[in-house]
Parts: sequence; C-alpha cells; structure tokens
Amino acid sequence: MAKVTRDDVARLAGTSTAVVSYVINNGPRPVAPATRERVQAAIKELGYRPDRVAQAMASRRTELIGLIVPDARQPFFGEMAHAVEQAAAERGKMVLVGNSDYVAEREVHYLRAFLGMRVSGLILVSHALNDNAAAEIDAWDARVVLLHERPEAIDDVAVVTDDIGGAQLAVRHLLEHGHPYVACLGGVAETPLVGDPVSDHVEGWRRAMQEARIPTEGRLFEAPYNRYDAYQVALELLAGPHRPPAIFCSTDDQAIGVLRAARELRIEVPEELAVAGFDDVKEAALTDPPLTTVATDRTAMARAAVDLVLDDGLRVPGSRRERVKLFPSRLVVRRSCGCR
Amino acid sequence: MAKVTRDDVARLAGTSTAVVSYVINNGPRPVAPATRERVQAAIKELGYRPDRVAQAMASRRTELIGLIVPDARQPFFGEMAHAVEQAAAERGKMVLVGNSDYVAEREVHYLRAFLGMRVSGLILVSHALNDNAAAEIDAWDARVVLLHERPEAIDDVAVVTDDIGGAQLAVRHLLEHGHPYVACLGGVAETPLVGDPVSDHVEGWRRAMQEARIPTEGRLFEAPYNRYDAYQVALELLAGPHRPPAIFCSTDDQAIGVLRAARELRIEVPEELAVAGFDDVKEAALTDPPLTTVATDRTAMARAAVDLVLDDGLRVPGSRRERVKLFPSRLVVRRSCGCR
DNA sequence: GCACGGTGCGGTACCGGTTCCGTACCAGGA
DNA sequence: TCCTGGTACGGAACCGGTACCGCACCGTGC
Repeated sequence: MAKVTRDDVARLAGTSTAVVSYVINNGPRPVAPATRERVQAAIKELGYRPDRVAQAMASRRTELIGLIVPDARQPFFGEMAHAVEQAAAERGKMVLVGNSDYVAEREVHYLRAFLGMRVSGLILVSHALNDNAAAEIDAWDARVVLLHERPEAIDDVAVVTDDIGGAQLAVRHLLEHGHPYVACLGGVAETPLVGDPVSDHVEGWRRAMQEARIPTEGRLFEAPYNRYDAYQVALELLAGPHRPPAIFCSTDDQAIGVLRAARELRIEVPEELAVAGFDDVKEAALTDPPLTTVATDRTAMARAAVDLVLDDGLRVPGSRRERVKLFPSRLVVRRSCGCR
Repeated sequence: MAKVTRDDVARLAGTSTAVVSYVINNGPRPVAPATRERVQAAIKELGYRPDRVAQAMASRRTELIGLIVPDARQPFFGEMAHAVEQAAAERGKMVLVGNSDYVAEREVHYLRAFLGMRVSGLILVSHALNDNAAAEIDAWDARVVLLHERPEAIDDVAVVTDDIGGAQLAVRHLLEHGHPYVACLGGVAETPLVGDPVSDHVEGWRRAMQEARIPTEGRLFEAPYNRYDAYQVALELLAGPHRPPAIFCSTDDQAIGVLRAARELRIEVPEELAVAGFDDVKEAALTDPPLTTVATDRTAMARAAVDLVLDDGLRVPGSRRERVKLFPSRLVVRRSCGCR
C-alpha cells in the first residue's frame, strides 16, 4: 500500500493542495466550512497522515524539543526527563532524549543531531554549552534553556533551583541533631564541570559547616553521582578509622549507595550514622530508613523549561519576561537523619 | 548568522550541488580526488552540516530507529533502552525513545509520530501491534521488531528470551531449598496484554509447581510491575495470615518492593522468606540480600533487535535469515533464595 | 448598472537536499 | 581522422508539504 499524500486528499476532496494544508493546520488562511468538511472527510477516508519530515522541511519548524541528560537511567534524570515529556505533551510537543553518559563529545553529538532534526528548542540538563556550540545553535536558530544547571553566560536562559541554600538546609538539620560534624559525599570532577549544580550542594555543605564554625578539611569525599560507585566509596569510608557521625550526599542516588554500604557493615542508620541526600527522587521514600533529603519541584521546573524554550522567556505578572527562573528547594525530613 | 547550505559549499568549491552530495555520502557516483578535496575543504571552512530533515525528505530514509517502551524509569526498560542505543550507535543510527506509560493510545501516538518522522525501523518493547497499526507501518514501509515480546502473528519479527523456561529455573531452585510451596507475584492485567513476556513468568511458575505436584490455587498474587506498587501489595500479603515461605516475582523491580516490605515487617530474607525475581537488573546485585534472579543477555538482545530492524532478518551461518531470535535465560543465584 | 471591497480558493515558488540523465571532455583503437 | 567508450560533472526533476500571490466571484453602496 503506497503512502497517502496531500495530493490524494486534494484530489478526492476536489480542492487544491493548499486548502488541504489550511485545513490540517487551521490556517494561515480561513477555509469555508463546507470545504473544510469535504477535506476532513477525505482525510479520514484515506487515512491520511501528514509527513512530518515534509512539514518540517517546508515550514522550517518542528514540534520537537531536544533534551540532553547525562544518563536517564539514574532516577533523578529519568524523573526529570519524564517531567519534561509531560510538560511538552501538554503543549503538543514531543521530546527527543539524548544521553550524554557524561562525555562531552556525546553531548555535542546529540546537540548537532537534534539541531539537524530542526528541533524548535533544546533543554540541557548537561554542560554542552560552550561558545562553539552556541554559534551553531544560533545558526539553526533554535532556542536553548539550561535546566538544573547554573547559567554561566549572561544571556543564558535557565531554570534552576536553590542548590546551595537547599544543601545548607539539609546540613544544618543534620547538625541540629547534635553531631560534632557532618561529612560530605560530593562528585568526582574528572573534567571540571562549570555550572554543575551538584557541586553547589558541596558548597552549601561548606557554608553550613562554616556557619557552625566547624572545619571542613578532610571531611569531603568523592564518588561518581550514582549509587553503585557511591556504595563502593562508602564501604571504604565507613569501614575506615574515621567513620563520620553524619553524612550529606550530593545526590539521593549516592545516598542510596551509602545506606546500602552501611547496612552491609551493620552500621545502624540513623543511630550510628545520619544520612541526608538531595533531589527527593521517588525512591527516597522507600529506602530503609526513608531518606531525609532536599526536594525541588521537578514538575514545575520542567514546565518552566518547556515554556521558556517555546516562548523565549517566561511571562511574569509585570509583563516583563524573565530569562532565569529560580525555584526554591525545601527540606523533606524522613528518618535517615535521626528524626522520630 | 544564517545557516550554511549545500549551495554555499558548492559555490565556494566551484562545483555543482550534486557533487557536494556525492562527497558527503560517498556516492552514489564517484568523485575525482581533487574535486573531493576542494569540497571537503569548503565544508570545513564554512562549518557546513547537512540538514537532516532535507536529507530525509529527499532520500526517503533516515538514520533513526524508534523505540517504544512502557516506562523507561523502570530499571529493566531503562537498561534495555540504553542497550538499544548502544547497539544502534555501533551501526551509526540514532534511537528515539517513546514511553507509553502502559497506555495503548500513547503507544499508537508514538508509533505514528515515529513513522511520520520516517524512522527506518521500529523496535517495540510494548504491545502496540494491532492490525490497524500494522497497515500503517506497512504504508510507511518501516520495519518492526518486537523485543522482549512474544510474537503473535506468524510474520512478526521478534527477539525474545525463554521466559517460561527461565521462570521455571528460578521456581525450581526455590523449591529445592525445601519450601512446601512458592507463591508468585504476577502482574496486574487491567487490559489483557497479548504476548506479554511477564505473564510467561507466571506460566513458568505454574509449570514448575505442577512438576512438583504442588497446587497453585490461591498462591498467585498481583501487582503492577514496579517496586512501589509491589511494596504495597507485599506489605499486605506478608503481614497477613498466609505468609508464603517463598515468593517468585515476575520482575526484579517487584522483588525489590517485596524485599523492602519484608524489611519493614522485620521478616528476615532469606531465613523467613525466600525471594527470587526476573530480569537481573543492575540493582539486583545491590539489594539486601542480593537478589537471586533470572538473567537475559540484554546487550545481545538489543544488538539482535537492531540488526533485525536494519537488515530485515538476521544472518545465520546457513545463509538463511531468521525472523525470530530466541535467547536463553539463565539463573543467577545470589542470596535472597537462601543459598550460602 | 457599475465600481469596489472582501472572501474563498487555485496556482505555484520554495524549503535543502538526492539522484537520474545527459553532456563535455579525453584517450585509445580502427 | 573519426568514431567509440568511459569518466567527471552540471542540470534539473523530485520528495511532500507550506504559504504567498492573485484571480474569480459575490454582495454592497452610490
């Protein structure tokens, strides 16, 4: 069976192809109701589906948004990607997801691939935005918004959360339980990442410690941002001679690894080790003990990112448009910190 | 900065646009080395990137594979999607992932969207293939392969694993530990799904029980295929008056929920409750206790699916082409079953 | 009764590539 | 010298839509 094209529809409806086009996109010119109906009947009868590629070609637009994340298998990114898809779907757009696996070449690869597919915008939960890439993005005139990523350049459009403040909240809370100090499990920065929100979590820890006049030296440890590597690192740290009384992890996924290591070593959480994370992934409520963490409103952030990318700025009451949208983060107290 | 097109390159290189095309795709006609070099220099100088949309339009092909999964946030599907991406990348293709969230309309939505984008093939870890959809797929002449999905129609192309046999392996193993019976946590089938591999896991359980002449009545429980819902169901089941001595879960994600519920209820695994799952997701090695489960070779399966979708059949030694590729599944013994 | 403005639609140029067809050019053989 | 065959490239049709331009037809106002 050959593919049905607009020509077939036009022929059956007895109109020109232009009218078919006007009917399927409701514009740009009006169509008389009777004609419209004939066309719609023909579309239905033939089972016509417009060819997206041809539409994109002709209109120089698409209904696509490209999303680049480090690794969608990690709960935080998976949930974020899902939220973006939902938000995009609400506005009739589809999202294309690319996993960079934390390697810069793959980020650029996806960025180029998405641009070549004429996405109308890009949302980056990633670090691909160097000057070089920016010029290319510009040439294809796509819009970019950084999500969960601190903007570096003055004209970056971004949706961020209060990472430093959120981390401070968590660390202060841990401190209030009377621990002499709180250790921190930060990320491994093989390639120093600019604008990395997770490193802001470490900064928040540092500030909270400083407020309390507690030294931070030798209390910062590092592991990749996932549970498996964090588990390995924690195994060593917790079995060592300087086991901390409390630990703040820069992501929940790491915290999950720490919890697992503690169990392995028969260290009771929170009695012998208090733990807090960051992100409030869905699983944080189902760990044992449930994880105290810092939550951000992913749904709202995803929606804001989609709005920014599609509308070039967020509508705000004062009729101006904002280019950076900051969301608050809040502490979610469960049991791993020692409460209850 | 305006976008660089093939015309700009041709002008700078002093050739026709056709030659530019021949150079960038190495064919279909040969180009003299000197000319080729001039064109390549021009491409580099201008930073030219071919427009994928226009290429797709003109050539009626793309380098895209559409992948539809129920929910990539679930570890099994996430890992499978990742494996497919890897396999596709090895062959220079990109994959588009759609999450159906287990609803049929969304499957069809993505299917149509992907066809409209002229994907060269579709890999379904899903149930979208009804006759209606098949006709559409045919019209757009894309190829489809079912992955991890039992084929229903005689001409379906599929990559499957031995679900029934694998489940039998796990249940037999549980039985060998001397339990009087093994309960089963299957899936909820609101919409009866044809070809659902997970329901084959239940079938495997049934057969293993029958082999051992143990009745199955009242020993099959149901929960959606994820840890959160399984946790809720398990909480009730394990706290009830008929707590089973052992339970086989149709997915690892469910098993993780069961493990969590057992801990909550202070039921020791495996001493008071033996547990086994299916899939061998990465996390299965990191549960407490580590989960005994059934593994399949996701990497090989993904690669086979990509080969099938791109080559219309798998090359086999005997020069024939197979249309259904069956992979074995094997038992991975860890500690949740009671071993060691 | 005629000029005029508005509405509804057909014709068609164009988006940026691919690829067929044909031609110009050159070398070699008759 | 002329014809033949092969190679290297230019020209242009085409993919399936979008959207501009302009014409035909109608109703209205003077």
